[in-house]
Amino acid sequence: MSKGKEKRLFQNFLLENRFKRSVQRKELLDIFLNTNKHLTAEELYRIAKKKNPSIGFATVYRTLKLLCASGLCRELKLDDGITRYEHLYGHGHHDHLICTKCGSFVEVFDPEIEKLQEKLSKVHGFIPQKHRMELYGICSKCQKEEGRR
Amino acid sequence: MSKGKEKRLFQNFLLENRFKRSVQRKELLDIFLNTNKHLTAEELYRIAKKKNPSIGFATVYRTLKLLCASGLCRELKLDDGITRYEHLYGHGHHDHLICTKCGSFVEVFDPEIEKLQEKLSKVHGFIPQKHRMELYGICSKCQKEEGRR
DNA sequence: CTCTATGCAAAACCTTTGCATAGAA
DNA sequence: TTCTATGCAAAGGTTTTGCATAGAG
Repeated sequence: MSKGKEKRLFQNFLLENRFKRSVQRKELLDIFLNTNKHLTAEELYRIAKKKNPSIGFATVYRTLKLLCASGLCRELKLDDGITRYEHLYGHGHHDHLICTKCGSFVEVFDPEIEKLQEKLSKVHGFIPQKHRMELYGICSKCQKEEGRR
Repeated sequence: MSKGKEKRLFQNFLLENRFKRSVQRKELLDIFLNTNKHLTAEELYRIAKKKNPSIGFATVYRTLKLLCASGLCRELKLDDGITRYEHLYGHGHHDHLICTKCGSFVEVFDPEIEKLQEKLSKVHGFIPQKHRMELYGICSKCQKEEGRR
């Protein structure tokens, strides 16, 4: 559990914006903080439903928006078209390495690439704001399983 | 016009796969080849509708799938969730620089970044397959307009 | 009390599919 | 003739919205 800082951050976010606390928001935050970093809305909904069968899909989406607004969470849209929500707080910017076999994620960061990305933007006259980079490949676990067949 | 090579490629693709030619496919291919490189399905539909008001959305989507299968076209899913279709034939791999004000695209390619991306994958035990990189920023045109206000 | 949050169902999107008919080979 | 392609409408999948009611402050 723990995750005290994140919980406090969300509390403050709610207070500062005249939002109210609720059981659902608390439960969803707990699940979000204690689950893998790349949940879909549907996964979050299913987990929440086990604890609290009356929860609605709309609440999940609305709460995810709040989590993003508070800075705890970021939307991640991958090529499969399904939106995932990843932890943001305490993480710096990072990119993703994604296994095309098993779907596992690795967060990566390469300062050299970052520098070159910025340079590339400027060369084309852009003021860089943000970027996304996803590297797709086969992870070592899946490579071994491949070999076994 | 011209674009003879692309048209022939698509012809051959249809023949080789026992698909048939049709007026709609011809019209859609023409529009696709002669329009900006990052059409949405809706944009293509609207343009096609002007020439041929009876055309259906389903035909547009089905034809776009064929264009992708033939190698002329690639699906591009950006953060806004709308799928765009870009020209692929005769282009090598490239990434995108996207203006967050006006939405304009620039295609970019940086061999140094490519090399580092490959290295980064391998360091994490991945066999690299493909990647996507989008750099978001403000293009020079929008910077000037910003200044004018 | 007042105003926000919730759950439900309906709507909004974008994309795909089923089906009868038109059209290519 | 035999298949495939088309257009329409309906259905899918994901996310958002309207509304009456429940609940927080």
